[in-house]
Amino acid sequence: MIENLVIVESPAKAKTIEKFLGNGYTVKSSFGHIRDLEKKDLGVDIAHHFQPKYEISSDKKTVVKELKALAKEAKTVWLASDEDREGEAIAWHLFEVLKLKPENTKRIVFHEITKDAILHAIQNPRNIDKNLVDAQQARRVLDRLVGFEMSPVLWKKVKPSLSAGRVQSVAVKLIVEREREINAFKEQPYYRVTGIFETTDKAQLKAEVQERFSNQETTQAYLQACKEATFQVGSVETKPSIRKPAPPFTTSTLQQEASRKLGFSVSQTMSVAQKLYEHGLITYMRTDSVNLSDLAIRSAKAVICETLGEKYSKPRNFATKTKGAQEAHEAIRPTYMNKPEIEGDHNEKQLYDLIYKRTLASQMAEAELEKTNITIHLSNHSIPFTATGEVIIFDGFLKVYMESHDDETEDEHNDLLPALNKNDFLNRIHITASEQYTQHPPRYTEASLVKKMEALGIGRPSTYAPTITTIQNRGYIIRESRDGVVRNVEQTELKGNEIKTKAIRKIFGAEKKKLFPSDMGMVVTDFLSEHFKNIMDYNFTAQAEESLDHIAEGSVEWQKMIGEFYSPFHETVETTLKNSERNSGQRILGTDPATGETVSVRIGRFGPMAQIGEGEKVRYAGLQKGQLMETITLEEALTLFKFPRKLGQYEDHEVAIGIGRFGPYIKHNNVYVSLKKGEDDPGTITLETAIQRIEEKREADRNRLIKAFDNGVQVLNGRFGPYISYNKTNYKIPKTQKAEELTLEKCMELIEKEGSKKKAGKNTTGKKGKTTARKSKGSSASS
DNA sequence: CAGTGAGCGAGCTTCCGCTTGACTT
Repeated sequence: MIENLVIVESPAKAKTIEKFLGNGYTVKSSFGHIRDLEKKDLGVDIAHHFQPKYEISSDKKTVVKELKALAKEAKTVWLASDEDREGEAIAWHLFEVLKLKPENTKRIVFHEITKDAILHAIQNPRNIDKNLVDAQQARRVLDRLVGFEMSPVLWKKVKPSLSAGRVQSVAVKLIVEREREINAFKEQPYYRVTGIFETTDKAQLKAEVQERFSNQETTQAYLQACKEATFQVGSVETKPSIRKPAPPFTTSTLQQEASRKLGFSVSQTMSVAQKLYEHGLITYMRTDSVNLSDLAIRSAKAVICETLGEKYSKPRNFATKTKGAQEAHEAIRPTYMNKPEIEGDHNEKQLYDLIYKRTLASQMAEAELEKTNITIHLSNHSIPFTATGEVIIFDGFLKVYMESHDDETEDEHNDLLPALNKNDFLNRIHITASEQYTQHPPRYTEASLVKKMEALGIGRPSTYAPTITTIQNRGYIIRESRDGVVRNVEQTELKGNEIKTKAIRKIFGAEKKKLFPSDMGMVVTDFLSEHFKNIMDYNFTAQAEESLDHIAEGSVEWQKMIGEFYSPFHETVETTLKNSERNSGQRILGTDPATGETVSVRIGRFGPMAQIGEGEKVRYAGLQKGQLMETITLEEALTLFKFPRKLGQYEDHEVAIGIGRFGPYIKHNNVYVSLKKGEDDPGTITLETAIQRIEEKREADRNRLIKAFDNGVQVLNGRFGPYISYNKTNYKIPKTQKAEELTLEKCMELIEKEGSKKKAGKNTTGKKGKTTARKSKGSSASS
């Protein structure tokens, strides 16, 4: 017989709470939702007031069975799921599925996992809020209707297996629209002038001309003026300012900072944070709240006062500004503020350090700064130089943490300026004018996309990372790094009495791990935007949230809200199916000068391709990586048909240049050699260079072999270090083992060990293996 | 790793949010 059964959502939480409550309380977890709409079919009975058809989720069957048994013998069941829409629904589903009785069921909530908070909750139970549950049901049914009616339209009109939904389709749209802004952007050259000056006391300072010169002539004229001019300090302005610490982390801000400071992907951040949470080191990592418990604030204060001194302490709590935040949890913070360091792997330590410092800093005093602005006038020209300096009077929170920003440019101000007075004379050391280009809006990173989604109220802390993974797996967007192009830019320098101009090589447009739309992403976005205007509207979710609030307040019935949405929506689905054309994103580029036939691009069965002519003598060529149907030119498309390009003979075999799925390559005697990125152009490469590449590859292959044994076992040097190759399968070598010292016996032993591991993995994969295979097939076909 | 792009038309695909594991490299 159990006295009390408490059910929470997370098992880690269950463990902690059990400790707080002690004897008489059994604490279990439901592992999130236990029930959902039917997996197959629509799962909504539209004809009968949108009655949802629920079923126990397949992975929750055992949990439900266990909870049922425990609930049966418990005197009181406490439903302690989170205090938000989803949590309330979880409580209700538990109530229904476990067949609980109202007289011995109590609903409790707490926002923080502290002993006080939990005891307080136990003393203040309430009933399940059915209105809030209905708001969740409406949310769930809305998403199912949108997703399961819109996706099949894509299957018929664009390509099978595609997906569309309230959240993912808008996330893709953000990336598509940004790409178009970038394509439409016309970069402008301009000239930036900087100078180094010296005071009479030989102290140096750096200054810059605020005004941007638009052409070379005015820039040169300015430098000429500088050559003749005397320089004098015009004004010295000193202003005190303060800087405030950022609030403690939410899921979104943690993902952003971990991306900028540690280079983590959003899903990597979440899995590392999950580990920290499971080890009891941090509070819950899926939260939209910046709130800290009183306990946390008190212990942060104690740590700050003790280690840094009282003047560094400034306890405060932050208010959430995020639209639609539900604040069921605390902000993400260390469980124990007196634990600045932890045990764990490198990533765990790094992420913990970030969370620790951010939390501590949020409870610290503002930094006090003194900003100085100085203008330096020319005796013969009206445009001055300016120098800015920043001096930290009191470092405050900056002692432990500095927030980073997306648009960080190298701030060229000096930390400290030499002491200067109005009318002081300065000597110029040298002045430089360098050619720059205005920059297009930045492409999204995973983290900056999350930031944007949060601002629009689209998606939730638990779905940011999975959504970004989904739209990549579907082939709508791709995350990659791209090399920039090298360009010559002018740099003019005035030193002594000489003005010299030289060209310097600079890289433009390099992108690191940015999100790019695919052709499929663009075609699907255009199709959906044309036919489902309101769902693709950035305000759709915000408006839906408003209606959900009305349901939660009890002023609107949930079926009424869904009904009002569904009838026009379903109508659109029907008419789109009936009237709209199949959409392959076809675009006519022009005519082939050689044959006079039409050149076009479209999405084919295996992804984007170019086509010349029609009917019987039609020719096809796949687009290259990085090329988009929307921006490819006629010339670029035509060069795709020049391959394979035969260059001549080498060692009695033909040398040919081809373009494959992985870019341009040289084919020689059935051996494939990649061209050198950035150096070789497949259209112009000569036989001579091609032979050189073939020889380089042979040399590299020779260096690859560390050891070979008679039975075919090879020890090779690969991208990730040495490994064993045997029967076309690769095997890992433990880090402690030196590759050169491997014997055949040792190799066979490793093959045996690794091999059994691989097999075991395959056997247990079962159903999941199938899903992954399907996914990867889908994404490779469109890339 | 280095191709492919037609048509027959079975059977399948798909949403968002709550939770972990168990998977692979």
